[in-house]
Formats: sequence, C-alpha cells, structure tokens
Amino acid sequence: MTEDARGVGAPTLEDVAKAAGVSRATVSRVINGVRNVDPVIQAAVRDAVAVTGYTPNRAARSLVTRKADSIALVVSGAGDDPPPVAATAAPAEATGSRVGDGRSAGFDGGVGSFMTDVFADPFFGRVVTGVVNFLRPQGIHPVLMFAETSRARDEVVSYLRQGSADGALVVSTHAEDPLPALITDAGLPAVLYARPARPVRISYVDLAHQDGARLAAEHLLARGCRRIATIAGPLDVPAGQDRLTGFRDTMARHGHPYVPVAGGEFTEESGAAAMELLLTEQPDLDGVFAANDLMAVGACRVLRERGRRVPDDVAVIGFDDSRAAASCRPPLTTVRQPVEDMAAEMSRLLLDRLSRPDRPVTSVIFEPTLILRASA
Amino acid sequence: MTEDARGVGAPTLEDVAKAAGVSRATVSRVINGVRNVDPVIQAAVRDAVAVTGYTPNRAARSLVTRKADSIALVVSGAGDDPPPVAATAAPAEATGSRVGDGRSAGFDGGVGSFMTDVFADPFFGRVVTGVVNFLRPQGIHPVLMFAETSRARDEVVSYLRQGSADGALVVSTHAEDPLPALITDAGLPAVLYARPARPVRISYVDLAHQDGARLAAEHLLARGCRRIATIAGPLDVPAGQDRLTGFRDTMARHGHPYVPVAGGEFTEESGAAAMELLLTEQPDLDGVFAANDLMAVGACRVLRERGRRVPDDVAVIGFDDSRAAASCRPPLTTVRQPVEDMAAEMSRLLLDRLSRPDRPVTSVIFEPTLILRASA
DNA sequence: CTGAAAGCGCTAACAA
DNA sequence: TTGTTAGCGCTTTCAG
Repeated sequence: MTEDARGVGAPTLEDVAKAAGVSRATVSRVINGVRNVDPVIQAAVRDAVAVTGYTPNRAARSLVTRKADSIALVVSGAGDDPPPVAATAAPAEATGSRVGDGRSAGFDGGVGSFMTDVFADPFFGRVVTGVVNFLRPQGIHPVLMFAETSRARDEVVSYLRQGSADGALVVSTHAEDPLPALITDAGLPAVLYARPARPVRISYVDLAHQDGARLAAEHLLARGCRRIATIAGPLDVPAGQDRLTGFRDTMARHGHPYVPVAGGEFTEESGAAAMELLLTEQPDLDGVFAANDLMAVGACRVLRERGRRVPDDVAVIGFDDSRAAASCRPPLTTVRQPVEDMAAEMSRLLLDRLSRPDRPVTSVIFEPTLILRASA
Repeated sequence: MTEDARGVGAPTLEDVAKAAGVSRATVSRVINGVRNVDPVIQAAVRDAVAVTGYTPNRAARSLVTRKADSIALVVSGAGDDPPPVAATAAPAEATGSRVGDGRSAGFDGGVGSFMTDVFADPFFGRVVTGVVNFLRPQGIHPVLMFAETSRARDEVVSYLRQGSADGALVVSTHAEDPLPALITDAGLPAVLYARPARPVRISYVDLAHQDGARLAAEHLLARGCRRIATIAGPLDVPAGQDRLTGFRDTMARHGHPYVPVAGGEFTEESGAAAMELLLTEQPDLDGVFAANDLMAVGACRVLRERGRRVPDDVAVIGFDDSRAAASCRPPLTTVRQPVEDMAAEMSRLLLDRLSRPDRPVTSVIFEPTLILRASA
C-alpha cells in the first residue's frame, strides 16, 4: 500500500508551488492550460506535479468556478409517490440491513420494478453508450438517477440546485412526466430525449417518427404486400402516436384507408399478443409493421408458431434497429433510430448550453433510415 | 422562468442566518442535525430556509468535510489501450478539460462495443438496481464509469484521487482486470462484485457458485436424468470455472465421472452453438446444465428446433434467475443468484468502510437457491 | 446553547 | 509573465 489514501496529506497547489519555486497562481495556470506561462516554468511545474503526485481537488475548484463538471443522466417516469408507507421520520443517516439469506425483501416500493423495466429495453443501454462516448473524452461522467416518483423527482431537482451536477440529460419514459417542467421552472439546464408530451420550453433531441413509419409503409407496399396491419406502441407517448399516424397516413395515401391496428407496450410479450389478435382479425395478412423491434420480435415468434413463414408469407418490419433486430430470426428489416448519435447530440446541446447559458432552447430532429434485412 | 438558475444569487448560509437572526454556525447546526440547538431557534431557522429557498452548496461542504458524498460505479474490462493513436506525449497530469469543438467523431475506439455488450447482459441492470435501491435513500447517486482500456482505468483512479467520489463499486467483466489492484495500490476504498481472479487485498461480494452448480446437478439427477451434459461459461473467470467445477464434482460424486462439456461465452448465441455441439456428441442426452440463463435460453431454442421437448425429452437448468429465465419458454428452472441483494450489500460494505476507514477488508458470500420452474 | 473566526484548496482579479 | 490577495460557501474549534 502506497500511502496517500486521498485522506489527509494529499498534496495541494501550495505544495506544488513550493516544490517548483513559484506561486500557487502560476501552478494553477499551467494546470489549467492558461496561456502566458514561461515554457521553462511550465516544465518545472510539471515536474513538481509529478514529484508530489498532485491531483487537483475537485470540490475546491468547483467552489470557485461554480461548476461541478458533472451532469446527471436521469431516467424519469410519471409515477406518483409510492403508498405513504411508514411515517417514521427517516433517521437521516443509519443503515443496517444485515442481508443474510438472499431473497430481496423488495423494500422501497417499486423502484426495482421501474429500473428493471428500464434496463430490459435495449434502448437505455444505447443512450448510455452515446452519452458516455461523448462525455468521457471531456472528462465528465454521468451521475445516474431515476425519477419515477414525485419524491425522486424532487431529489433530482434538489441535486441540481445544490450544484452537484451542472445540468441534466433526461430520458422520459412516460407522457405525463412532470420532471421536464420542474427542471425548467427551477431555471436549471437540461436536454430531453424526445419531445415532451406536453409543451415545455426545453431543448430536446428527437426522431422524425412519422417519416420512419412512412418508410416502413412504403417498403411494405413496394414489396407487394396488400393486406397490411400494424402493431402500435403506447399512444400516450409521442413516439407511439407518431409512428402510428405516420404509418396510417402513408397507407391511406396509397389507397389503404383502413389498417388493422393492435396495441402493444413496446415489449416482446405485448407484441406477440398483438400479433395473435391481428391474426384472428385478418388471418391472411401479408405484412406487419411493428412500432418497435421488441414487438416485432414477438410478432415473428407468433407468426412462426402459427405456421407463417417470414417474410414469404408475412413480411415484418420493426422500428429502432436495436440489437434485438439483428439477432432476431429472421434478422429484422427495420427503421433505424440512431439512438447513440442522438444521445451524443443531447450531450452536446447540454454542454453547449452550459458554456453559453444565453443560448436559446434548441431541438435537433434526426431522420430515420430503413435498414434492409431478411424479414421484409 | 423563475429566476434562481442556481447561478449567482443562490441563497447561502449567510442569507439564511440573516433572515433567521442567528449566526451561520447555528444555521449549519440545524441543517446538519447537530444536537444542542434551541427548538425555538431551530424552527426559526427552518422557516428562514423555506423562505429563502436555501440549498446547501455541495462543493463548499465537500471542501471542508473532505467527502464527496458520491461513489463511482465502475464496469471494468481487461482491455489494453486502443491502437496507440497519436503519440502526443500526454501533458503529465493536468486536467484542463480543454473542451473541443463538440462533434464526437465516434473516435475513442470500441467504447461503444464494450458498453453495448455490458448492457446486453441482464446482469448489469440488476446490479444498478441493487446499488441504487440501497444508495438512494442515503441521498447518494452513483457516477457511472467504464474502465475497459488502460486510459479509462487511469481516469477512474484519477477521478477517485481527486475526491470526486469517495469510493468505487467495481464490477469486473474479465479475469485479467488490473483495476482492482490499481485502486487498492492507490489506497482508495472499493468493493468488488465477485472475487478477483488474481488475489488482491480488497473487499468483495460473491456467490457460492460451486454450491449452485451442485444444486443443479442434484436436481437433474433426482429427476432421473442419466445422460447429462453441461454448457460452461468462460473458464478464465472464477464464476465460470467454479460453476463447472462444482457441477463436475457433484456428478462425479454420484457416479458420473465423465460429463460432456461445451464452452460458451454467457451469451444466448454461444449457448445455442454449444447445444448443437453437445447434441452431436450425445444425441440422446436427457439433461443439460447451462452456466447461465442466457445460454440456457439458447440451448432451449436449439433443442426445440431439433425436435426435443423440454423438459420431457431434455431437462434444462440455467443459472442466475435473470429476467430471461422467467420469460423463456418453457420458463427456466434455474439457480438463483440474488444480484440485487449482492449489489446492495456491496454498497453497504463500501459505505461502512468509508465511515470507518480502519475497517478490515471483508467479503460476503451469498448462497444460491434453486428456483423450480418448468424446464426441469 | 450560540457566535466569532479560521480555514478547506482553488481561481481570478489586480498589481507589479 | 508572475505574484499577491481576496474570497467561493461551508464546517468546526474555541470562546463566551
């Protein structure tokens, strides 16, 4: 063990200054790359830094710069507070919880459930990938927060107000999510993934969902499908609504005013269930557009189980181009949503706003593209 | 917009003190719940806090307490640095965070791939769930970091040394991962998920993998299976090795000195491939133990495709009791690894160590349990 | 039980 | 170009 547990004796600017025979200010300058420092002195300082093993203290720096050099990555839902459990004024600190046997007692309400659902969807991993890819080179790392209850939301706002993070990247999973409004009302910088269901003056990044759905419809039609149905996502979230609308519009424009629709929840299971329904209503259908890949995978499974060949009997198109699309059997033809790029752009917008707070609220809309694989 | 953009005029202790007609010290006391404060004054202070909308400044607090009230959640690999791009002698220490223009050129090597893989496994989401469930009530939120290259590892160490986080929760994905050693060598507090492949003086939480494998073997045997094979995980990671060893030992003890083994990578695809191999070697097998659920799911798929009924013709047991186990068809009988609880315990150990740095290195081993479902 | 005062380590004027 | 000097907002002795 090499001492220096970041505890007490951690070297400070003062130490380095002394070692280099200059002032604190000078050391600070070279460390922060400020111009106008004699090259010779720069070298001396660098040596001193190396010798002393100096590392700048983030708290001290933040205190004066008023920036945390940190951002929060928030996954937010729309839930209310969990059933007002015990009113046992939480004794601030304290922990305890001798684990023991194993089985999770599932305390703390539905936190686990919310988070489990979040991670079950490949979407979130892609967002993190995009965010980290962009932020890490800038030396900043996201603080992960979940805001599925009103208390959790307050904590997010409070966290930001304390200056623990300079801003937030918010991924909203539900339409009625109050967080975006809470954040902007507090005057805190944030960028959303996807346009908020209710208008809020906040920057966001989104996809032209309708265009994507149009691409799917046109492809199905061009392929010769004539008895086409669709599995929609939740209609209370803009993405679900837009994908359905876009699909219907295009179908109508091409002489198919009526399209059978079954609703799903963006999960594989719900997609399978919807497919069953559709098959009942129209046993001879020859084309299906699912509003996301997970549902398309479920649909494919059901089609196979029902003796339909994909794509020979029924062509299937998904949406997102998530990992599930490529590993599906057959591989899914799908509409690509460049989640990683969008997440990176979201980060860029936030950093931009942080460096120039006067910057106006901006949105960036990405264009989807059709990815051709085997299912259609 | 309601002013107070956490920018300039944020109320400070001073403001609250003034409003309450007391000193800063007193306000600080009530805010931090220190005893010995006149109830009347306490009330007055609380009012003042409410009126002013005061929120303590985290940087200022950290500076004096020397604690960040934050921990890092690190997913680490064993990779080396990406292709030695530019040899631009890295300017010693320094941070400077010279932000660039913005646009992420998708550089930084295969970060995306590493992260994508991480999220593809249901394991990680469970770890996060357990960690957040435990940490959030204490008001602390994890900073997400990936340490798949040597540079990334250095950044993690540096991040901790800067005091940006008080300690680290490390989930290692590879055997040769140098991070645990790097961290302890720097005298920084950390807890690992799973025993390190190479001995390191560091606390960790782990599962009695061998016992789990024994449970699986015994169940298969008790069920009447006699031609049993196993799909192993990567043997360079302790979990993979132990699950195989435990299975083999138990089988041997019960008169089955030879067990066909096919290797997998803990992924569904590799499990499917392994199953194919096994079927070739021993077409009449009637029982399979897969070292994790994902591989078991792949195995089930292949078995079905090859006309075997599960569990009638072949019984299948998985490991982990991940979400995939329950949603598999048929639902998987599996050995449960209480990941969420283990992650919570890991957090508890770290917090414990942080509050009492003298605490000795500790490990907690959880016992697996057999979860009976339909596949065996 | 409360107030006064001394910093924590760093940056950013302002001088020199 | 470099050094001096104020603080940033908070906790924490140490008096009172």
